[in-house]
Amino acid sequence: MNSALFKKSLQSIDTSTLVDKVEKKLVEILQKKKLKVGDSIPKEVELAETLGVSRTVVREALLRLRMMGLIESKKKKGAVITNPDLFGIMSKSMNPHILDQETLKGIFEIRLALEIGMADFLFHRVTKEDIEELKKIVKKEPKITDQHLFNIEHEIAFHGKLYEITGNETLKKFQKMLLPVFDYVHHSGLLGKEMPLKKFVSHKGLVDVLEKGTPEEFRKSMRLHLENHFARIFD
Amino acid sequence: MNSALFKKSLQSIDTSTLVDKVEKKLVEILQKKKLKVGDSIPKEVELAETLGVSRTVVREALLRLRMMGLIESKKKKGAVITNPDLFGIMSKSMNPHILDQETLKGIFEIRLALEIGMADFLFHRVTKEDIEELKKIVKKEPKITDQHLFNIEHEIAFHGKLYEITGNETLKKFQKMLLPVFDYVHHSGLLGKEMPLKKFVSHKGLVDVLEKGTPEEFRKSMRLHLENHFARIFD
DNA sequence: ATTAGTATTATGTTTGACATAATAAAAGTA
DNA sequence: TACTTTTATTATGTCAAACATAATACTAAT
Repeated sequence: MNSALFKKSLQSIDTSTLVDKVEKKLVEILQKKKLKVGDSIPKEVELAETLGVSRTVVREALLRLRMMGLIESKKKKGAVITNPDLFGIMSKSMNPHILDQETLKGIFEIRLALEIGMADFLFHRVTKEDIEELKKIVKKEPKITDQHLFNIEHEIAFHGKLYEITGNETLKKFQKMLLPVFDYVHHSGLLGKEMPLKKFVSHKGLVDVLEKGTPEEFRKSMRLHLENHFARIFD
Repeated sequence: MNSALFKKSLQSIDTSTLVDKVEKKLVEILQKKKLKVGDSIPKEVELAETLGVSRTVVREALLRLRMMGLIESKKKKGAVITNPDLFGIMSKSMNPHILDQETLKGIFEIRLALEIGMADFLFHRVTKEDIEELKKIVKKEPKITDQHLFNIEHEIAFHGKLYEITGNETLKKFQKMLLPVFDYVHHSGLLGKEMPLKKFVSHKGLVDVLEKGTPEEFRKSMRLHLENHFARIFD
């Protein structure tokens, strides 16, 4: 056996910890048994006995499942299966002060891509009431003359409503999680200086397109609306 | 004080567990001290003493930080700060068999939106070499006559390369995480029957646009390219 | 029958001990 | 001296047993 092959076989030794194995096992069981939300799983001591490990190890493994949003533990009741909240978990580490610059920029860009790309879902699911609400939101916004400063509240109100219209709960949660990061990146010096904002397409313009236009036109308008952000990224 | 108000004030009692508090505290410390990647944090026993809790509690809190990708613990060396991997945790619960249907569909849609919306990043960062590689990938694909069945491998190769071109590592990781879900949703019965695929815009067409066209044209082409998926969602 | 009190139970927390692996220090050898 | 081998140290990984606490189930009293 040559050296490289030998090394390769060495790499494959099981370096995982006991907790790792128990965690894996538990997830497998959850999948296999096709447990429904609300079903409860065995108590910690039972699991420990069954799996032949200490309660400590089981507890750590369960802790992980809980972090993944797979279970929820209540005193006396034990742990019960829950619908994993993908972004609940993630939002914990979605902390602008902890993430590195590249990741922050990446997230900023993802938001831009999503808002342009979600046009079809908007058009397919928007209702008359949605349009009315959007118009109301726009009406509340300050006049164009004041628009030189980026008003985060109105931005959130308007764009948040758009996400809502998509009817995609996951997407909505995703954007909610991304919001603080987006805000942070926008105001921090990460993207160079904040330029004087030009209004290429206003919120009102977007509503008009959503009401009377096509997804394709909306993508174009949204792209222009976001031009200020793109300019900061690309220049 | 009326009943509702009373109830509200009751909700605000601290129901968090000890581990919760320690975790929060640790994250705060990490932020405040502005520790760089590679810096090591105090040992478990020291933390336990300092914070006035048992080592077990500290361990569970550290376990969470580790899951968030904030630290990495090595024997003897103690725990060291790492670049948090946003999707590390998430990808663990990104299991098609565990997520509920609505979330799965939501993820499917998010991918579609991203691929349409990322046009600008593609155009701004694409190189001649990228184009060449894309052409090579396309060349390897089976002839149009065989295209009636959705070839997942070629799809991944092509679209994966696109994500790579965006130069957005976070986005790339995100799509990598979404991939198995996308595949699952596509083949499961979640979206109704798989229709006979029509080729509106081929991969080759997309490459042409990316080489000679504009972001706007690319969005249009990509939207058409994904028409089969959209049709399944909307019909 | 409803309420108040009690017992039970499973998780939360503490303590203390030993195992193990990575590193540092010491000892040995050329 | 330079290099390898052995030994000691150290911090995490694992185990065990006990008590605290909160939610539930049970029982008794009015």
